[in-house]
Amino acid sequence: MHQHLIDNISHLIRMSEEEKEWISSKFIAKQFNKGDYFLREGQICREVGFIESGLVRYVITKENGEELTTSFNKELEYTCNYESFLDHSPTKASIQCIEPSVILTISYDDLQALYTHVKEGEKFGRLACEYQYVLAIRQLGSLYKQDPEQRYLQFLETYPDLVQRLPQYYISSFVGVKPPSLSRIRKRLAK
Amino acid sequence: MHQHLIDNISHLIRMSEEEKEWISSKFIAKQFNKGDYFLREGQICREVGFIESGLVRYVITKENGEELTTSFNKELEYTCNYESFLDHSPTKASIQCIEPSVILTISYDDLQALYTHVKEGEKFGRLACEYQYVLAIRQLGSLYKQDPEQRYLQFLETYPDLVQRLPQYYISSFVGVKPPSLSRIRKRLAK
DNA sequence: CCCGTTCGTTCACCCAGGTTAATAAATCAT
DNA sequence: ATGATTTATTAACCTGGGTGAACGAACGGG
Repeated sequence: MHQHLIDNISHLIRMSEEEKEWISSKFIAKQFNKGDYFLREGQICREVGFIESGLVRYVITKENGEELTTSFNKELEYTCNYESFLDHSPTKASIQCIEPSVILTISYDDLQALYTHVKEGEKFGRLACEYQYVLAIRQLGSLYKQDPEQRYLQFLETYPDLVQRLPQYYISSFVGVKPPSLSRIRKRLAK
Repeated sequence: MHQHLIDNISHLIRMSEEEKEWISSKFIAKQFNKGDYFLREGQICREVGFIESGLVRYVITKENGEELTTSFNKELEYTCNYESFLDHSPTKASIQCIEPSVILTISYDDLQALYTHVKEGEKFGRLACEYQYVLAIRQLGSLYKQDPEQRYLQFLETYPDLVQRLPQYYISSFVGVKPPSLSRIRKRLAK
């Protein structure tokens, strides 16, 4: 039984013991090394991952080949490219492990089965999605109304544990600037 | 019976005639003049709106009081501040009507009732949320990887009908620049 | 039809971040 | 440890958008 996963779902819905077993059986643990891809650009995202341990980044690539890191997911969070997962279109983003990670994965078909087979399955799907949606909206608001310095400060506040686990250039990308600029921001703040 | 609304929901789930009647009865039509607010910053968002006719903008305010328009919703689309709606926190955004609008509204409690009372209610909630989530992710990706000129071009492509219905300074805000800058972009593109 | 207001464009100047490249610091493997 | 590689900082120069203000065009109410 994937206890962390079941605990997580328990926060959203009630499940019988049988349902817990059933759900747990549909998730398969996969090991990833640092640098491995959970999902590669151009592939079709066919599974949702629950990160048992580790850390991943969400990567999009500009036409010039430059990679941008637009979000992070760590242990006890879900990771997926929903845009591709939902309509089976090729992803325009990759998901790469920044640390060795163990990710519990459930396939598209099994997740649909979960929605129907588990009594409150649909509700779980709705609540999980609502949560992801709110996170996306917050990030959007931040990009519109905060300047890079404010976003960097907020990053430090929101993800204090990630600062030590991430190279600076992933953070600068997330914040929306290039490494030299984040250096300048840090220098300004040092005073 | 709110036919446009029911048609819209029919694309997502199956409903009996009784369910259609029941759902329809929970939505109340409200009239708004141009400039009226569907939701004001600081209020708690207690309802989801389905825009029968009209056009609204989603507005966030910077500390200096400057208003930023970050998205639009038009007829046959939903509008809501989910961040506030879901946890009953005060909104950090407003929703303002740009045109005279008729918005069908359902209260938080009635929507929760819809989820349980209608057979595929939860599924409707999940699918509607998934759709909104994907839109938010796309906008995020656009902000990260496109420059203002590309975003403006994409706006023209994605919302050709809105160009005539919106003042330039809402578009410039959505694109992420100030009006003088959008003028420069338009001038560059004119060649 | 006219006047007042709002809206879009343009100009001049400024500045934060981009770019390129060099250097320094930290990390890693052997 | 030590040398190689990766990452972070710094410097000099460039550029596109911000700012404030002026002007002209479009719009709406009376």
